[in-house]
Amino acid sequence: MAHSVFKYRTGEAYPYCYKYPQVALTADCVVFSYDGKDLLVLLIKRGQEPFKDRWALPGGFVNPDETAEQGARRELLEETGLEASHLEQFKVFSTPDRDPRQRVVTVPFIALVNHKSVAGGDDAAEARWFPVDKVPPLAFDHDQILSEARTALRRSLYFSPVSFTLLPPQFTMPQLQRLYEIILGRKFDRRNFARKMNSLGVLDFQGIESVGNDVVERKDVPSRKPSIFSFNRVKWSRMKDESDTNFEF
Amino acid sequence: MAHSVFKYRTGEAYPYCYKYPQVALTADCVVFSYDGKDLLVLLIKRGQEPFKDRWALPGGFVNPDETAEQGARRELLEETGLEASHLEQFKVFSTPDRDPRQRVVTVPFIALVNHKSVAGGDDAAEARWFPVDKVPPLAFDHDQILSEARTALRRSLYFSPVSFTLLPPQFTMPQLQRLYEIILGRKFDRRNFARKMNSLGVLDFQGIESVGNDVVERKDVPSRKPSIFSFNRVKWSRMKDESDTNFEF
DNA sequence: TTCTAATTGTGTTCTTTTGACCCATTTTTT
DNA sequence: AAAAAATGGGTCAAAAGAACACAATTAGAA
Repeated sequence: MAHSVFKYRTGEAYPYCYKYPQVALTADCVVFSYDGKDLLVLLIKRGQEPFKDRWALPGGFVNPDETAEQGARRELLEETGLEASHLEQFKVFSTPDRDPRQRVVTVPFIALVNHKSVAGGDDAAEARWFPVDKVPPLAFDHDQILSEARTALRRSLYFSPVSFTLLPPQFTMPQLQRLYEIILGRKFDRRNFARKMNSLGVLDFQGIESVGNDVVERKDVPSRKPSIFSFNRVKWSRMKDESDTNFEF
Repeated sequence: MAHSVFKYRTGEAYPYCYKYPQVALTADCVVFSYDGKDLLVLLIKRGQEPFKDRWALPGGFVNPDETAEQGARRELLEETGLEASHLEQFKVFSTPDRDPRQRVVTVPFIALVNHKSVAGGDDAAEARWFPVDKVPPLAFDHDQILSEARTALRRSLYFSPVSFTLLPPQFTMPQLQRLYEIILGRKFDRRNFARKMNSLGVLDFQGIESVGNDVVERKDVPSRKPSIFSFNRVKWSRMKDESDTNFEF
């Protein structure tokens, strides 16, 4: 066993004593966003050992009076200043020696946020967005956590269009399609994709001129201007409810 | 805070001391089986306070050298003698005061087993199968855990026919259909269901006479004998793999 | 201005899947 | 032998999915 349990030790150094062996509980966030081109994940550079100077998922210890989700929200805010509009638990990582210092069980969350730049917060020296396919080797078992988060994100997208929480208020069909393709890892026919999305009834047509949209930016390419859409939250949440009651096989 | 943290206490009574507050980690099992008629869940009667004599999910503390999954397997075996052929984590329950004694974070697993009768194990006074729709009020937050387990089971069934692990080696189409209907909470047309199941290509026709099947038993009703099927594990696992790579939207 | 390349929007056709339903077959009871 | 209960096989139309053709718009080059 790599982690340390100190028996019969007391005083200021080890003040929390229990009858049975315990574990430390952390909450990590796999924060995704989308800049209209790449699916991005937020990483922070560790300032301390172990894994000093390695990139890692933002997160930290859960306080005694917090649920894991509350801890995840708090840590995310402290370390990056971000508030997640969608937070979803997907699995627990409990391999005994995943942290070399002591036994740490972590509850990772998928957090979806609208894209904006972030500065490092109090705890972290540096925070940066990475395209999900260009992520450097991470600290601890965070590579595996990220990998499983992507699978879980896929499954979520199957049941409800969580994709919208990754998009700005206004977006184009090609952008929406690229997002689906990145998350699901496959290509769709342009026309069939648009037809299906429109038939879902959650898109509102907004015209063809973007109005203060961070993502929709005309590149200097000669091509037709795309239509701008927004999504209808009312119909969207109705869809989410139905996906929990009307199951196929 | 309901749970107790004893500072600066030492000796035999509280020998596990840490620098930061910790939590106790348990693994619970939501064990499902199917008798050909009802979806069943395994419960044990608690022999100790709190919630003495109340029914609860089998489970217990995770040892320092175990992952949560290993702990779940061990506890299940100790308490009920069962070995799960399918074990799947779905969520963590970490509300600070969910256990009145101290902070306990639990990792519940969905366990699917072939149906057989169980006797109580070492720890538990009594173990019994309950139809999922006739479960009494449970100890702790186990009602909520069971409820979320059923939702997670639905979603699993969407991605791969986990249902087969609940069935005996040989089964009939009506039995399979009933199982789907119970898990998914909706009815299917008899003929359409059979057509789709056959088209999946994971069923092998075995004839119309059952051979040593616990589940297939002719009731005393006047009706045609149903066909017997088994499932093709090779094609089934291939399907599972595909469901992770070939996503729709 | 005109032409070209890039990209988006709309429509068509064919195939597959789904949903709803009829009727024949088998088996036990009367 | 007839009736009742449950299964099996099949049809038909509607919906959904896959593949593909072509017109429209825009920026830059000729």
